[in-house]
Amino acid sequence: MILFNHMVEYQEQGDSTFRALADPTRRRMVERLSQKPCTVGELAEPLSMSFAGASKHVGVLEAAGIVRREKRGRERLCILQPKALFEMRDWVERYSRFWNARLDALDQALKEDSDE
Amino acid sequence: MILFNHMVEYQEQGDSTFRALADPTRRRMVERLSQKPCTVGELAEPLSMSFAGASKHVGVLEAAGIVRREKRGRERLCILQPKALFEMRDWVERYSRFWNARLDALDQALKEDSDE
DNA sequence: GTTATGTTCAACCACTGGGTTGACTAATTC
DNA sequence: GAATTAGTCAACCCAGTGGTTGAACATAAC
Repeated sequence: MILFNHMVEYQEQGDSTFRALADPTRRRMVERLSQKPCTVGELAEPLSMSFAGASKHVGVLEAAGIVRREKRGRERLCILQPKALFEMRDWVERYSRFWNARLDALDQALKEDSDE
Repeated sequence: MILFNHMVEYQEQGDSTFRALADPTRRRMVERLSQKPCTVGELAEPLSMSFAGASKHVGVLEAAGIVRREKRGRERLCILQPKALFEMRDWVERYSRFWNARLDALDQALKEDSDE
């Protein structure tokens, strides 16, 4: 079943993205980074968090392909990389669209079912 | 700063949704449910998981508003509720769109910066 | 070269969360 | 009514993770 294989593949691919964005701290970082690229320190400060902690979070975002780290002197500039996010949006879009069609059909089916 | 408040609110609201979909098992359930509504047992079986385990997962999806549980005789029918997913898609869409515009401007700025 | 700054690494702690099992409830079947 | 089936609840176990601190490293500043 081609369709199913494709779904699974898609899911595996997006796994790190979903997990990365599951943490509210990391989502806040993403929001911050959507304004402009920041150094690790700049990301840590408003969260009142240690450099090491922030660095770990950035590592997770980086592994998910959401953020790219660029050496800049002795500091690291974190830059958003929207590709992974687009993929995630597509995943969600795919299913929500699918459901919409299904749900209409389902409501219909349930009604007919309860009529018998 | 109205915009920021709005973002945060949006994030808090979507928190349960993001966390719910962070788990691959629950994403597989969502995929399954996108085909047709299933009982808890039907969800548990293909994952070779206990009823209790599956029930917990459904509980998480239900708390996030992704799934609705409907009593049907002695079994519970789980039905997809796409609203939360749409909201999540919108969240991602908002940021990825925002970034796209930003990234263009940034590339430009960085180039000009390195020219100086 | 020495000192200060930005970041990472390693070890560690506390907590969450996915999973199980076993007891319990509710509906179904005989 | 007794036995079976679907599901939930509570307690528990283990792995993963968010966070810390302290040491190490690289770059910048003096």
